[in-house]
Amino acid sequence: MTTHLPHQPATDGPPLSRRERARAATIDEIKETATRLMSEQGTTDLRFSDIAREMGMTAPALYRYFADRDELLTALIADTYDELGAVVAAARERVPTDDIWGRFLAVANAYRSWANHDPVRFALILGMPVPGYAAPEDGPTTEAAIRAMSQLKAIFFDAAEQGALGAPLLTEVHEALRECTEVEKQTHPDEPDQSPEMFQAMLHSWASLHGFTSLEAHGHLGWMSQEARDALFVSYVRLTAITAGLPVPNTSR
Amino acid sequence: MTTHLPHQPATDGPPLSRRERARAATIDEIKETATRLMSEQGTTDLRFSDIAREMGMTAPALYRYFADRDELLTALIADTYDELGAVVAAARERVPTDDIWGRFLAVANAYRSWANHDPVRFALILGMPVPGYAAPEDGPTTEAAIRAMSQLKAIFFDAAEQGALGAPLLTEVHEALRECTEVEKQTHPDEPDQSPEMFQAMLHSWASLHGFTSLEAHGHLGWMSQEARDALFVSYVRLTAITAGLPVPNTSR
DNA sequence: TCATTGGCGTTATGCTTCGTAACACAACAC
DNA sequence: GTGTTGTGTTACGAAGCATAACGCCAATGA
Repeated sequence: MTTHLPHQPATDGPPLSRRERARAATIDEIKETATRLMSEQGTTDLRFSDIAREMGMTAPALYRYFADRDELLTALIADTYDELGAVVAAARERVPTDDIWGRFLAVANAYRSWANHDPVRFALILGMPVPGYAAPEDGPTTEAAIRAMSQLKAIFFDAAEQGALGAPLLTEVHEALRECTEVEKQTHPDEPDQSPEMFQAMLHSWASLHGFTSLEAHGHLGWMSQEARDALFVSYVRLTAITAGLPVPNTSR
Repeated sequence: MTTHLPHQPATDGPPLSRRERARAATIDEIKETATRLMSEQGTTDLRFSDIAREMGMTAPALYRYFADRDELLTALIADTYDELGAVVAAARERVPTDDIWGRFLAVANAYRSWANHDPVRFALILGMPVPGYAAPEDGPTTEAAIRAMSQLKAIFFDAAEQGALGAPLLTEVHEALRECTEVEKQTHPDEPDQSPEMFQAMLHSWASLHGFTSLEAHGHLGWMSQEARDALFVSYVRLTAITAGLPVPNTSR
């Protein structure tokens, strides 16, 4: 172990004893090692023995910290959602509030490049559940997913606040979608109201963005040149924004 | 074994001996069993022992037919691409040639429902490669993928032939994308020419369609009601078609 | 100071899988 | 009949998951 125990606990709450800090540090190290191995080996198929070996331990020791592989995966999935959310949020906040298109493009770029940089973890959270893994209902992963996706919502709220949100190119809004916004309003009473049109436009944006990103990250656009993919993505995001009613400048950035 | 050997070989070529027919039948049975197990168990993590047990054999016998797990997976992936392609093609051809929007919607619906019906196999071909699996370069899977995706191309050709293909909502086409169409022209000399605009619009459509489908099939839209998802999908496909320059009737179907 | 307790890590073990090797049997060729 | 090829079996070694049983160390209390 080259790292030291943290002198101050990172989170609030009751002060942690030395033992508890050591335990927390070990848990972090396990998760970091698992994440690194996953990215390096290009597979979500974690092996306890590999993690342990990498940490200079033996496999059974890990069971002191995670009951089984699923519990470790659940923790990793929640962390990964948080990381994606943080990366996207940072990209969004790096652009001035009044530059809606700039913020949308920044979020799109961040989503895309994060996925390309770490396709395995992208698949871990937004692809098919890992072989044999079943996510706990309403568990920490669900909450983390909601936090991450709210970054996209935030842009629409930004735009709406500034009156810059045009009508999306929708022909009609179905009753069932109106009901969804009602549910949203109840589960997130702190957020501003979202019109059904905006709700629909936001989901459209996410699905659209996710489609390109997912295909590219998993190598299904590998037959195109990098330049072609880049150009296609920018035009794709522009069209998505236009469709959603977000303000898009005429000149390409 | 309750099935009989096929009296006539399904494919053309030199007549097969009884032994060769038996071998082909066994290979088919292995692939069918593997596919079924994959769908039933909800995981791409195939076990030779399970397949063999299901077939009333022992695991080592399977190595007479497939060198290892990767070789079986490669075969399954190719077959799955073919099946998706066939399903989508059948849906497309069930709609009159002159009903471009109808054909587009049919293709979209077929893609979506196939993915929802068999999310594991959808992930197998269009999600992250299976843990530890590396697809052979330019192998049978690549060809099968191209065949499947050409169904979307066909709609644009249909529309172009009938002069029904409007200009997509593109602001500009990058040079790198023009080069892509040149490559396409050379690799598929039998197909009609495709303009860069059409090429870009087609990829846009695929990415868009894939995004919604992928999110839904992997359960990330599970918090919405079925009706809401259905309604969202239809409006989503409409917008995608409009964006791509395909003719869309005003009245919802 | 010293014994006790609880947490952490080890080795040992059982079960399952993959993939290979060695062997048995049936179909076919001559 | 005899040899060859194809196909299946059992036997085996290596590796992983997960549990059990045991040793070590630090924190605690008299």
